[in-house]
Amino acid sequence: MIFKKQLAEALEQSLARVKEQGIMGQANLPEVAIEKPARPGHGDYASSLPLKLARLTGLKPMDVANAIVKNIAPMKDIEKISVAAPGFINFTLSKDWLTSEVDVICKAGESYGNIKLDDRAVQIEFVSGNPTGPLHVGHGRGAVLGSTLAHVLRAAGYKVSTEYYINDAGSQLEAFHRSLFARYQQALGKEAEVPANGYKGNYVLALAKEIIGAHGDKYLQMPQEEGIIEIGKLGIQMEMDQIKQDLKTLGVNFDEWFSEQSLFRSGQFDQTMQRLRDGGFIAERENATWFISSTLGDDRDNVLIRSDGTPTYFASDIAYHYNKFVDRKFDNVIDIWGADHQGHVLRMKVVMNALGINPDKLEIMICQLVTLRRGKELVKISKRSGDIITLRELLDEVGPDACRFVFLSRSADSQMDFDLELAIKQSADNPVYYVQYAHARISSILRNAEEKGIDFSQGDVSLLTSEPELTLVRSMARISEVIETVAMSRQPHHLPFYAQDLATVFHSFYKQCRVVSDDDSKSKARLKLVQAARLVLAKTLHLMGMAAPDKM
RNA sequence: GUCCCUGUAGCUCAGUGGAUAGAGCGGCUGCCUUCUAAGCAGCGGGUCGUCGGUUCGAAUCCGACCAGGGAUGCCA
Repeated sequence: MIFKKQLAEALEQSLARVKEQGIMGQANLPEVAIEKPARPGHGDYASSLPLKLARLTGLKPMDVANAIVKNIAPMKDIEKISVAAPGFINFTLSKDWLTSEVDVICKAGESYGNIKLDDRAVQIEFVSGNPTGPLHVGHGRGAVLGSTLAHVLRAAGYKVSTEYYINDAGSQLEAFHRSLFARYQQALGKEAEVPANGYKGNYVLALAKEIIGAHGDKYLQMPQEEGIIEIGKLGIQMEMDQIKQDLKTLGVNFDEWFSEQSLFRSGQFDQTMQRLRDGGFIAERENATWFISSTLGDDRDNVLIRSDGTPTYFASDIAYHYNKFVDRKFDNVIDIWGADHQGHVLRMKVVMNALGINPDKLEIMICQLVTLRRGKELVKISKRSGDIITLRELLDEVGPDACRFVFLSRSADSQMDFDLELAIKQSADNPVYYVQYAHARISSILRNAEEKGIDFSQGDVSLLTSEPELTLVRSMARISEVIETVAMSRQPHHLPFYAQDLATVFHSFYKQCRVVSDDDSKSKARLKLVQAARLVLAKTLHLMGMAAPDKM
């Protein structure tokens, strides 16, 4: 159920009748927007159409509003249509519709609120952290954002595929191999140094020790170059396993793990480069191969093949996106990147054009960086410098649910200050528990009813007439609009705000209304109501990738 | 220098053309004989970065400026 469209149509029809009566000139119809009033007294929906029309016609807004309302056809589920100064039309949902929605929710279960916004195939690629080290908190933010968006887009009807791009090719790998080998030598008491451009973090040493524990000095027994490659492969594998484990702990699953190397093995990389060459977008100069993006709106050209013959990250990303759109035929691709990848956005858009792919189909969400603090102390998150706070540590300290909720509560394009000290200290008062507690409370009520052997399947929802009861239904009914908003704007942060609102409304209801009481028929009606609330709460939590606990 | 993001309550943040600008945390008052007090009810708290413009109406749109962060690699 989405009333907005119906209400907009009703307003348009009414307006047409008003015009026929000659009350108003031939003013062109502004877009009829249906809004949610801020205050409960103003009903469930509102339109400022009269205010907009007043400007075009020169009539008084209140006169326009009254004329429109007088000509509006009665609607079954709308109880009241009223005019309010300075020129709003307010709609109030009927109590019958609200209460009957309780039965609808109970019947629909967790599919309640799903909509058919779009059924296209969309891929969401996120995290895609290099397998040269553990994921850090910034990856965690992207992971939570991406997985939540995937849940919501599915609920909105899209065919969603989630993907992790494994950068298992390229120059960073080489640097990691050599760093690991050097640490391995050191741990075995040999003189060795981590390369200048290498990974100096302690985790590399820890990894080397772990390898020694399992394989001893095996990699020193082979020719050095072979040893570097072999231990490198193993190290990457172990890091990748750790990454998958961390993501699993965070509640993040991927449909596909896509290997960068596979682009080279399959010949797709060469094909894509050839296509750019055929299009005349390539130049050879200074011993390197360039993509001539400056002629396509970028402010400079970009290197595809370095003078040493190795491809750049940009080049394989082009092939990767060619694969997404042309081979796998996704209608839409959403990439979620950290703000440090911002310089990559424009050239990817430009290259889509060069490949004959509509750049609008590639949506790039940049999520701003996470600054970590412990109290006043800033924590650096650079992978190569050494000291990092990993996603794993964050999960150990804060827990996956609180972690997800905090990440989700900020819009992607605002930087966030994550104070570990505060997150841990406040964990008991965290809004995440407030929401989950509402779910646990309902579960407790339902257990109570079960112990008393109450069968409320025939409960009469029309008995739900008090304000706390109806307010709860109103909030539940809003979930489809929340799903629509998140799906269209691609901004999952609306979800935790909705979850909190729903929980607040429930807790308030709980305080005011005894569910299981001496009044049999009222008990049954209210049991239906709280069961519906539990379903919507659980759905909201699950969309956010969080647990809906029965006990706390 | 150029480009992107941000600036709203003591703190962390929602709200991006409409009605009296909201939430959480922190502070202060009350509330557990009844299904979970991880809760409820209330109080206090604001030059919406600054200045100008557009509009019947601006935190929201436009311009300039100030402040913080990021990008500007033959790194990814």
